[in-house]
Amino acid sequence: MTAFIGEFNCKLDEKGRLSIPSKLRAQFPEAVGNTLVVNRGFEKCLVLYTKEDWLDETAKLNAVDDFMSPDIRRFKRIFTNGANLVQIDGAQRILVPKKLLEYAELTAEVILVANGNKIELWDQAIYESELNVDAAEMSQLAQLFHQQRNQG
Amino acid sequence: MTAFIGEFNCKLDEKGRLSIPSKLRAQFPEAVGNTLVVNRGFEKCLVLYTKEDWLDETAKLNAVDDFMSPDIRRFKRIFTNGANLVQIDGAQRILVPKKLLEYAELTAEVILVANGNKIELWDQAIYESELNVDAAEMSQLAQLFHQQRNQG
DNA sequence: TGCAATTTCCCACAATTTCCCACAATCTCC
DNA sequence: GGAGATTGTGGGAAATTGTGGGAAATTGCA
Repeated sequence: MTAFIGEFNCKLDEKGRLSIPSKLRAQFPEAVGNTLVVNRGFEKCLVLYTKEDWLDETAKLNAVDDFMSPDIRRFKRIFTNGANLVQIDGAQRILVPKKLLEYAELTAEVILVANGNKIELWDQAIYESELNVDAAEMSQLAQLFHQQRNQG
Repeated sequence: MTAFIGEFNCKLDEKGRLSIPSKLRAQFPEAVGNTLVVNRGFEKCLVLYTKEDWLDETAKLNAVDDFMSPDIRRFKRIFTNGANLVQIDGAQRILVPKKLLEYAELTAEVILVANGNKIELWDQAIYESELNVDAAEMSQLAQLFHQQRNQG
């Protein structure tokens, strides 16, 4: 599994092309080649994976049997159906499908946030509000995290 | 885990380069190589880790599954959001990303404070006001610390 | 089949980053 | 205290990166 690190400001041009910062590009293992996968995130953002990591993710999902329940089938469908293959072009850019741009409300200023094997794409303004927490809320979140970690 | 000790005065040049004092550099284990991670601190400062220590920190976070809840995802994001890789150059300097410089209001005079596996970077003026405590306040803080440690 | 619109590929310029070198200041050892 | 070595600081130049736009190719529609 790849482990990406970094937060980057990027620009989306009018053609919907997003250039990958060289600092991030350098973190891709050679084997990745030029093919990535973009998908909708749970929040109003997009998620970028290497093709290999994406296949791992879907393999984990598919380990859960479809027979189990309609909800399982529905979740798997919804989670998977936004995924798109994208190619990195000669100028280190990817062309993000319009549908996904609209979903995450990406316009010009985009933030790439790498964490583990995922790279999230956020509209700058939305990202800032997501991260803007006051102390009270923060300690509540910490408590929640603490609980959920311990109950597994 | 690395254990750094010391407080150092450093200068930031106009290009955003911060030179690491040799006394501190000498404390890095050989294996660290030239790659470090900088991130925003909770207070108005930055935090520097070895890459290894940073990956340990995030591994703890990522032990909790993203599917669990939006709050979990948010909490993890808030923790890891500003992380960036930095390289130590031939003159023992790191280039701190502009975004982070602005966040911590670092200008010219910077204080490095090593503590455990973290090295905090503070603007000198801000650091001094942070440390400016009288005896009464200090003993009150100690009391608070004692209470909170014991209740977990 | 032809036209229009979109997509893909390619090139070029501007801005930033990285690398390198040199000098000044400090420290250490004799 | 002095000389040499090491460390800190600054800046210039080359290489790289990011950004934009144009032209060719492909697709879709009439």
